[in-house]
Amino acid sequence: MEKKYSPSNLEKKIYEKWMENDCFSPKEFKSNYSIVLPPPNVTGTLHMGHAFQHTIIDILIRYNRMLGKSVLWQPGTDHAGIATQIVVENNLKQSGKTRQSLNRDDFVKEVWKWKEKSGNTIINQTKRIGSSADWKRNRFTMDDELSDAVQKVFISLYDKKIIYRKNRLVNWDIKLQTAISDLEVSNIEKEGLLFFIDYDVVDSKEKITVATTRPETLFGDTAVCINPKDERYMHLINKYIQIPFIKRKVPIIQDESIDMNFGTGCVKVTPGHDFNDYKLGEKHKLDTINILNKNGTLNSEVTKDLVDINIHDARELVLRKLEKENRLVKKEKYKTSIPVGDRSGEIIEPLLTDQWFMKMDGLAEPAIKAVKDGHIKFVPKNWEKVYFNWLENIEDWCISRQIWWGHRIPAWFDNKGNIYVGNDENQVREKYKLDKNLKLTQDQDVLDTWFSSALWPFTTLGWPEETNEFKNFYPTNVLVTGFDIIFFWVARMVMMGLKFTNKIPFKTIYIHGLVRDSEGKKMSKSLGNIIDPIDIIDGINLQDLLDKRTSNLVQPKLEEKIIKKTKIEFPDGIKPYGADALRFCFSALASTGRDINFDLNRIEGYRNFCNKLWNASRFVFMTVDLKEYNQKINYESLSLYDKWILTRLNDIISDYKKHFSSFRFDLIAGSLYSFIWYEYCDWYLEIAKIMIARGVDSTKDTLINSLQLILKLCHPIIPYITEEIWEEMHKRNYTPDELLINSKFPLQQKLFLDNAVSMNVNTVMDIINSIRKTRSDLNIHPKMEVDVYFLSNQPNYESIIKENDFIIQNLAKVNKIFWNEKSYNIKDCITITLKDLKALIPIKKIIDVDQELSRLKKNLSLLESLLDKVNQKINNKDFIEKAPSSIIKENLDKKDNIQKEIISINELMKYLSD
RNA sequence: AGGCGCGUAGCUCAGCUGGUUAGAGCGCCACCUUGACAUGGUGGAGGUCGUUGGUUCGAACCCAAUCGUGCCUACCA
Repeated sequence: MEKKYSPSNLEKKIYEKWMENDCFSPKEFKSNYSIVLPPPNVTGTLHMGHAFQHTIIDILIRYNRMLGKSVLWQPGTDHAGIATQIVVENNLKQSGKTRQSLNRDDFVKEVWKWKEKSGNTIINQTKRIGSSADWKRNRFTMDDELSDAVQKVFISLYDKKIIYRKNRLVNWDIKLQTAISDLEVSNIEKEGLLFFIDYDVVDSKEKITVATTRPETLFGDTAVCINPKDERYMHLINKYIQIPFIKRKVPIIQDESIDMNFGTGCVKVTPGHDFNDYKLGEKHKLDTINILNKNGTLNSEVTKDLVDINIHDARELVLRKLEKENRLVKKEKYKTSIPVGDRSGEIIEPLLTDQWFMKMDGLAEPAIKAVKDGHIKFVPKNWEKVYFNWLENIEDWCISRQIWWGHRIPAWFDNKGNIYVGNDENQVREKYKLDKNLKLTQDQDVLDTWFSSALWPFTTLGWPEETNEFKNFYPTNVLVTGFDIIFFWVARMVMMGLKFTNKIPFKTIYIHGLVRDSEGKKMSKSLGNIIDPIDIIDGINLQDLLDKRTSNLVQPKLEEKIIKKTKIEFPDGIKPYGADALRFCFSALASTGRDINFDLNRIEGYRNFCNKLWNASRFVFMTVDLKEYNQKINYESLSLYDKWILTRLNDIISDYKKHFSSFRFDLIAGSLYSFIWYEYCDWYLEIAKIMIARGVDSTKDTLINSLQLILKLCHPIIPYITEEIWEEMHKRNYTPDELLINSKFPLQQKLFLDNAVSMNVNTVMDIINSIRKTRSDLNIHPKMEVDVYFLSNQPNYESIIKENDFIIQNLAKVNKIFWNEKSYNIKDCITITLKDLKALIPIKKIIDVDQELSRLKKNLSLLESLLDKVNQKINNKDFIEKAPSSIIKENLDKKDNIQKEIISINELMKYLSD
């Protein structure tokens, strides 16, 4: 083994070794375990969230592989329709081209080129993190097989009338010129104005005032609505009003949904440009008038002076016109929320268009049931509430998009607008028995990207073919994903899975938190706080980091701020920490359902941990000679400390399994960290040095044996370093297993169940600790040895101390140990009490009696306050009556021990004061 | 408006089913370049667990209220 732990060299080498040995592909089908990767978008590179998610998945995968299961991690990427199209369009812009300047075919070719590049980057990044995915089975949502499956699903749902085409109000993104689903719209709260506008009542001199935030849509009004109970307007029932400027006559209607207390209690109804009004229009059979072109300008339904004006500019113009006619009664400040497209960032307009929809209620019901009946479990459980809430109020899904990149909708139209759905034109003609001369054109639209994602768990496994993988690995075991896509993806996968495979797509949904920056802010390009996981693995200098964070900024004015902040947070750039440290850090931070504030300081601690493990292994290999490992350990003949470390390892294995079943990777990481550092390294290895020096050869066996167990336990979290150390293990013939990744996870052994072992070891440790503390309190130089006089009438102390005197001497720097000998001068001694054991340390200079007294006094008062607490409990009648006996006993023991120690101290203080 | 979280050491977070002298990492202080490791060792300082009330023999943990904070969904003429 190399003397220095340097992750960058060994990680690349080890990954290649796994690939060469084909370690990631399942070799058979028995006790199958599978996870499908949530396919990253081919929009560029992976971020910390991906790295976190991939780490969690890989931990699960590696653990289950080591349990001896046939394991498949199915990887792949998503074409991410709109998102990818935007990226490629932006790239074209750099060379002065636009999507429209190419034709559709050429543009799609450009996107495929980009997909190759981005897809490869993503795969390579995923590999660097250590992901043991089956790369031979890598899939892309637009692969031929997956596209065929998408078509099959579309056609089948169309034939069942679950998919339908309709002219309906949808969210229209003016910038992207496409419909989007309601999930892709965010509402942003903004300070706005509420306008009060007078409309003329027909055949009357009366006016009626409506309140609106969108005066510019008045050209699309097809009614004015009041509450039927509103007495102010009773006399206007069955009358009409006239829309300003265009003088169209529209009815005054009544509906209970109108809030009499808001505004004037009188609402303009614009079914063509407002979702609520659309519903109201359907209910009252109103006309729907569209006043908007698809590019966001007004059409010929408005007054001539406003035609072709952008709708946002039109508001001011309409208000001015209204003012001129004295119709603008007043303006009020009003907080309103504005719909904004997630991808474009532009204001979304409700627009009447022809779109494809999927009818959702029938699909949602079984998806709700699958979770209610416990076939699918959410971890943590509370996310199921979010899931239910959405599914129970689900609306039909607009699945068509007016973009070029994606799965083209398999529908053809004739010139009368009839719809024919099928695999291709020929098949359609056959299916619908169409005349040869009937001209057909295929729908230009593509499907929403989430349509194909919804099929991902089974299409990647070969569905609709009955492949071995589909038969054996579906349903998958766990879906690991973020809460932000429960609606977009998780719920839809459940619905489609149940519909097409009659099975749930996964048994458990593990929802993880979002990775944020160290201040809890979301990592985003525009905030300039993104950290590339690869930069944590390989390191990056400050200049490169600054360049990365400030290139291609949407708002270049933020550059200065980003540079300043980055310089403060990373004055020297980022050091290379290696993938293992990053993974350990993620694991330690993966407490359920909580967002992660990623702090580089923390990762440093875990890199140090890797270094610790590295050096501990080096020590073990340096200590044990090549042929000294006896694989058949005779447990009974082991020393106390060998027994102890194996007992502790057994405990750790049992915790480990428990925590795995509840997905508490943080607890696993924590328990490994503290065990390896504070028990294995700080105590066991130090003791092993002493044992071996005394010729206890069986300790060598335990050194190797315990290190092997440790490596196995650590491997799922830190696969690289453990595999590298294992290489040495195998080289030395200490194990028949060539690769750790394929080795079997340790079983709990039923050894040493008597707790005498750990009790004795704990006593020795307590003794050593208190001597060390006292030495430190008195500033005794670490190298200076002292004598210790132990005094006690407890025979078990005698045997423990006498049997382990060499350990105490060595680890507490003690010269001579005396048992119940009184050849000391109390005035020269510093005293330690431990239950009913006293330890006296004579020090060379005469001690300062007052100082020693005050030291003891301090100790005493601490003990007395503890005793008070315990006494309060024990003297409480209710406590004795109601508390469980084990707790009572615990407290009684505690009282006993404290009292013994107090007595010892009092005795000493008495001696000293005399 | 409704829902879900969060508030514990200077910072980032654990604390599992109510019983601990409330823990970890980083940072801080003192001593130590001891043969695995200074990316280290030994010892230490640092907390009225947001606030108030309640339940309980016993509350960081359960309940209620409240303050602060974050997110999600819906509505908004």
